[in-house]
Amino acid sequence: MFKKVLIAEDHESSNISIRKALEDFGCLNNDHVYYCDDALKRINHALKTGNEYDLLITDLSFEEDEIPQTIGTGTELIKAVKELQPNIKVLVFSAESKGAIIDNLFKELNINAFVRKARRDVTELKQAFDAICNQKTYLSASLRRSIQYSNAYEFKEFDIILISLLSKGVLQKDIPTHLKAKKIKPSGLSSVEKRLNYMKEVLSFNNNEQLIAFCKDIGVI
Amino acid sequence: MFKKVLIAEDHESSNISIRKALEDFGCLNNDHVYYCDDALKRINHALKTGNEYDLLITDLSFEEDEIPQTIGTGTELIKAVKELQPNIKVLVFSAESKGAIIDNLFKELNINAFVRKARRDVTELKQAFDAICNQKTYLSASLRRSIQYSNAYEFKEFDIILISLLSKGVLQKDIPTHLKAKKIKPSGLSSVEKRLNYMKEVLSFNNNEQLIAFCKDIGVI
DNA sequence: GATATACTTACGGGAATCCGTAAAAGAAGA
DNA sequence: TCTTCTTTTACGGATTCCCGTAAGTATATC
Repeated sequence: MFKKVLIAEDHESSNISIRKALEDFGCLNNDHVYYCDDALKRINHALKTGNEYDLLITDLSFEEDEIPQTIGTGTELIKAVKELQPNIKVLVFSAESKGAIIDNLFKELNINAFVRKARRDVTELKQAFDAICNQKTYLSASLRRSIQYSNAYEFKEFDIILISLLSKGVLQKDIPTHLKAKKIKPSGLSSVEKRLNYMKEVLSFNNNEQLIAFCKDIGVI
Repeated sequence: MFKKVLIAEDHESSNISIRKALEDFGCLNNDHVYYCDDALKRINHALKTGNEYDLLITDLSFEEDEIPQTIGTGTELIKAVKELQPNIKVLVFSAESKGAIIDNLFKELNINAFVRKARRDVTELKQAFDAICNQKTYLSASLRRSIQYSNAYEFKEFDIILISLLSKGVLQKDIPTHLKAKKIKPSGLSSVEKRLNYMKEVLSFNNNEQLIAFCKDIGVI
């Protein structure tokens, strides 16, 4: 069982349901905040006073309002929290469904569970609590299949740079200039062309527009 | 006060929070369903047995799963319900934030309240209950101002057809063929070019890739 | 029927992209 | 150091796209 849990979730309705799920699970010692900055403060304070949290439940997207925040997203929050307290368990509760993004959370940030806001989300939350208690990871049922399959092609860092530049309105012929400015290794126009053509060939796409649409769909940009 | 309320919301977490908000407001006589079809059945049955609902709370988007549904969206549900029981009050609880869509709900479907799933959504739900009880309409605070402004450019049906074709990999020069096949009115290549250029000019974009990325972001494709 | 207006299509020159080939530059191993 | 192999860059022709102009078509008004 968890000794102490912190909930970071801006939507009042989700926040309430998470608390209720925790209480149903038998965990009554939980705090909740509506802003990332507050979450980090709590984590920090708890560490200093010697009664740290052992689980952080957080959303990914937090809406901006009149109160300016240093940390604006769940991803940033997790990074900051893990620097303070590397051993903390993390459960992400979000409406995100793009495989690439969720995959990255497990691989890069070592989160312990991802529950998607969806039909049976509260049931899944409790299953995730259980998994974490048993030192296992948890991923929403609806996402388990589609997590690998979307990776028909693994986008390298260079690929994503090219695609991002295009989607920001940089013309293909101007990409070498941008690459040189950022000292990125292959910067010739031919390399750019070759790489874009290679991606389209592997994915059997016909034009750049289709490539951009695909990358937006799976969340790599 | 409401005599009887029906909640149609597929997300378990939101469903729970709505129920809790209703109970906090003092309304204990409420039913909840997770599918539109079930909602319509309940409305129908209640009418026949003479103890009809006086408020329907519904989401807009319902996720498909293994159980096939006749009614798939909140908008369709509201239409169907109003045909059975025109006097029923309707509160829409959704993450939707596009002014055009919400505006349409009030104008075309005569809904009584729209609460956006956001930071203070439960508080707003209670304010909306209060407004409806007093025969008033309610709209989330964050949406009251920005109801028009989000439309930097209103995409017409033709625009979306063009963008969709491109994002599916159809080359620009081949678009006229597709348009003629579907008997879409302006089908000349020049018209296609002109329209794409117009969109890019209005949005001050440099290339098609940027346009595709934008449309993916705001959800028109 | 003539005219005006708006919209659609056709055409052509120039720019950008596509695509193959070849030269140049690095990297690795003997 | 030289050779071999890989990667990057340079170049050029074909294709596609961009963009302005002109011609065609439809509708409405008088």
